[in-house]
Amino acid sequence: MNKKSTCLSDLRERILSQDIVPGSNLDEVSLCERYEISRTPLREILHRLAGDGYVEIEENRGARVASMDLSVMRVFFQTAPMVYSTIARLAAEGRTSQQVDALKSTQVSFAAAARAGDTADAALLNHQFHEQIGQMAQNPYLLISLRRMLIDHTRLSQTFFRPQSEADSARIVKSIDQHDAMIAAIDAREPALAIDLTLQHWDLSRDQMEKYVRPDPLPLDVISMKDRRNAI
Amino acid sequence: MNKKSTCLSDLRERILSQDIVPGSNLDEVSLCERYEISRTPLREILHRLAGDGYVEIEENRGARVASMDLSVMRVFFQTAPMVYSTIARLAAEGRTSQQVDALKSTQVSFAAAARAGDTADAALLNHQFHEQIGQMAQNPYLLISLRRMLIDHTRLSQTFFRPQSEADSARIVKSIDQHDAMIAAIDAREPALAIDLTLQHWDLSRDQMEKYVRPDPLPLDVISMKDRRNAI
DNA sequence: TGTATTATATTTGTATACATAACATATATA
DNA sequence: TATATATGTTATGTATACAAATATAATACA
Repeated sequence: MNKKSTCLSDLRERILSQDIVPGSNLDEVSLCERYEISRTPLREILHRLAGDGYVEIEENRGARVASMDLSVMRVFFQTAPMVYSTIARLAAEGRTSQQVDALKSTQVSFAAAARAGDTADAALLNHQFHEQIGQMAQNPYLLISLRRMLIDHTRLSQTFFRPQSEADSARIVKSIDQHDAMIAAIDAREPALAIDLTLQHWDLSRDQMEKYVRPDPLPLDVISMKDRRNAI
Repeated sequence: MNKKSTCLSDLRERILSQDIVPGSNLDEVSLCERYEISRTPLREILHRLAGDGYVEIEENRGARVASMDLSVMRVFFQTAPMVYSTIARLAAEGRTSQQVDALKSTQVSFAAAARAGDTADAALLNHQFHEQIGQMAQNPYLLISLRRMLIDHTRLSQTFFRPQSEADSARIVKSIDQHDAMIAAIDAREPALAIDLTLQHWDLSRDQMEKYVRPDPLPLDVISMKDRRNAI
């Protein structure tokens, strides 16, 4: 029973952190051995993950980690502002004080992990932060949309919390500050402000993600090696 | 294999048509006997239905048909216009001609069923019509929202296609005509028009659903019977 | 060498027996 | 009589053996 829920949450985390790469095959028996459960409960877990959009199951072909093809990425960038801002608005309108407390608690952990450079933890806690705002919105129809978006968002933002430069570190600090501002807006029940801050937060995240999707081109002299046959 | 997919689609249809009432318990063994499959594949089906929002599974307590409590209904009426109109807009922008043909085909069947008074078929074909528009939108994030909404929408609109009066029949004819207009707008790639028609369609449907949720009050003289003790 | 076909291995799907947890009923005790 | 505990029943969860499908390897043939 406990091993089962461990398996479920561990697989989720490994997919979100790209520890298991999008599109990769999930072999039942090896997962069974790893998590020390039999195939029946494992298959149940895979189906639950499929229902949540983490994996895709094909008849007689097993489960694969949900892919992230370019056509879906386009839609992701198109849709996120609308879903995120609507959720933020509803969260500011409908949140309970208990939920605000829980969000603050998550934010403390997140800020610590982000500042400490604990990349995987930071990404996962950032995920949890936005999931909690989603729950505040009290809207099951939009919450599932948000959850699907967060799966891709967290996977895409893997590099975000792994600073490579001074500018990257500055972005992380800015991200933490934006979270604090969002908490304040939600706590104060100010929907318009919450929307505004959410869109700013999105802009920051989007710029970083676009860099991940479309990184700086390789130096030209390396590209010129394509003409040297023996290099292929 | 075939019995399994039959079980899946039949359960879906029975839930959508309220043949199985929201909140009712789904006993594994009796369903196994009914569909002539063993518990393992049946449990898999229940988990898939849970992932799609048709049923809710509780640890060690089995599966229940997704409930429709009043708090969620509020959110449903609040969210539907936004999701439906956004989907309509994207469908008008992104539809393929093949999809339009398929939609027209569904509409022919729907119109026939609705006019013939085949209540269950009409409701299910109406569901399929809107599902197909959802697929045209090419947006997986919003499509799952739409699907969740359609589950509740179809269940709530059960009475829509069972006309009780001349006015009800007129509404059904109007609904068929609105579908035709929506097809034309999507086919012509006119997003603004598609949104407008969708909102009109929603208004018609909403009025009918509100009647279902809040029916005409009982005659007052019957209510007065509460004072007659022997009647209780 | 390349393709088609068969044989084999691997993987997924299903049935069933057993384990465990929840629920109902009955009995004992205060 | 009410509460608590014990017992039996029912339902859900898990392991495993077997069946079916798919992928892989080997062979035959052009």
